[in-house]
Amino acid sequence: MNDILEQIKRGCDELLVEQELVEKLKTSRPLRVKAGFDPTAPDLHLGHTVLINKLRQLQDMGHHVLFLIGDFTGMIGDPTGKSATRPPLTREQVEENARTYQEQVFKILKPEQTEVVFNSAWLNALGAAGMLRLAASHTVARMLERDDFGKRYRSGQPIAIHEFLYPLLQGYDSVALRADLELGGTDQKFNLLVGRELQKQAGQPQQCILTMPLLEGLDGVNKMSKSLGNYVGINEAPQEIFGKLMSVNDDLMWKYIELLSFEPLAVIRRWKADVDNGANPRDIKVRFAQEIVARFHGRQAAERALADFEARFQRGAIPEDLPEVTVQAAGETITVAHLLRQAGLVPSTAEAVRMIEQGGVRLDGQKVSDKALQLACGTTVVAQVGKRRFAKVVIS
RNA sequence: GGAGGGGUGCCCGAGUGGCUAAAGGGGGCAGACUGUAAAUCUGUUGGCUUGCGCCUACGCUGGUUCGAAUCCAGCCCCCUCCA
Repeated sequence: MNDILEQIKRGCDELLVEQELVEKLKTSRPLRVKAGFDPTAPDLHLGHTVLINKLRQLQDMGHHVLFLIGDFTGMIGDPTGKSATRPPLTREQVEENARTYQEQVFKILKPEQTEVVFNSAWLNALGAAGMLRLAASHTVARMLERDDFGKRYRSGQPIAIHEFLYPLLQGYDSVALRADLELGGTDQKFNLLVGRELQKQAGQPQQCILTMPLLEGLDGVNKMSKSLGNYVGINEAPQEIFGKLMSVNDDLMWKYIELLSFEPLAVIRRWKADVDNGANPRDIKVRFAQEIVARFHGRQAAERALADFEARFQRGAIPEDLPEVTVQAAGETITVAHLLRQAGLVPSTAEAVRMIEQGGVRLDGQKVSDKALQLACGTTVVAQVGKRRFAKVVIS
């Protein structure tokens, strides 16, 4: 039992209430493990996988995962104070998103032990009267205990009434599902606790709560999120994943390893000791980046990503499989700036000109310093902007 | 319902008639240095044309003016206090 508990707790931030979970585990029936996901961004990244890996681990212990897609709560959007209320998605969009979710999430979870559920199923049925009952279950003072509500209130930021409903609805999901255990990021703690509270009021056994640390994004500051662009998507190309992980700084690297690697803790400790004794952290990073690439794309892809990386950045070679694009010249020739623009390597010609002025543009490996340079129709060049943007461009 | 404060570029924030495509900071991007690290330094950061040129932009809509982010009117939104 202790061993199982230790495994469950590995990497987690907090387990509430430990003793209750032990009791549940003792019954040796499969536990109903709930985890909720937003319906909007079905582009899973490594940040999501921290939680999903934990779900998988629980499946390996025989438990049942309730993969909840918050199609109803998505109309509110978890109140972060940043995002405005989201427009409701159509039934088709929700289903499409759900499909995309499953495609990705079943790279990690076992389908036969996963039940995908939508909270609109019971929240639509709740009705206005049910909503009122829910709203009556908590006080404003209690809501303001939630960190971001409290902060916003104190600093004079707007809070709309319906945002208060979000935690209540999420909590009610736990009642509807009779969840034994709910997983979430540390930022979800308040919402998860509301679930416990509502289950108690409904006369149900209360769910336990397991919070996982939030994975920081590549910037090392904010949590990993698609909208901030600081993420590593699990569907990205092997070279992209590899490259992004290699660009992570040394401090952040250890956090990534702790939260994402499946290596035994003893191995990770040894790596740290090696670095303390003068080993190059880069080499650890390579191993880690390969582990992650291999997880989603296989061992071979990981080998190729490394080879590609070394060729490209240590020897300055141009990558093998360039995207090929065709651009249309207005006359006999086309300027470099327009070429880059049309090839999609820069968002505007003004940006292209800037890149040229700053020495960030190469054609066939040669740095371009003349922004008026013209290229003739019928030729093909390998264009490069910065270190990472390449394309093989055909001028017609 | 009353009184007061506010809405500026990706974010924060200065600017109260022309010198403002809009200070400063953050973030982003590019270059140097490296381990594609980090830190640091330099440059850059609306678009179109890229020589000067034009267009769009300071909540929205009108107005005053040779000229408005800046003044006026109406509207919308947010915050604080009172009720």
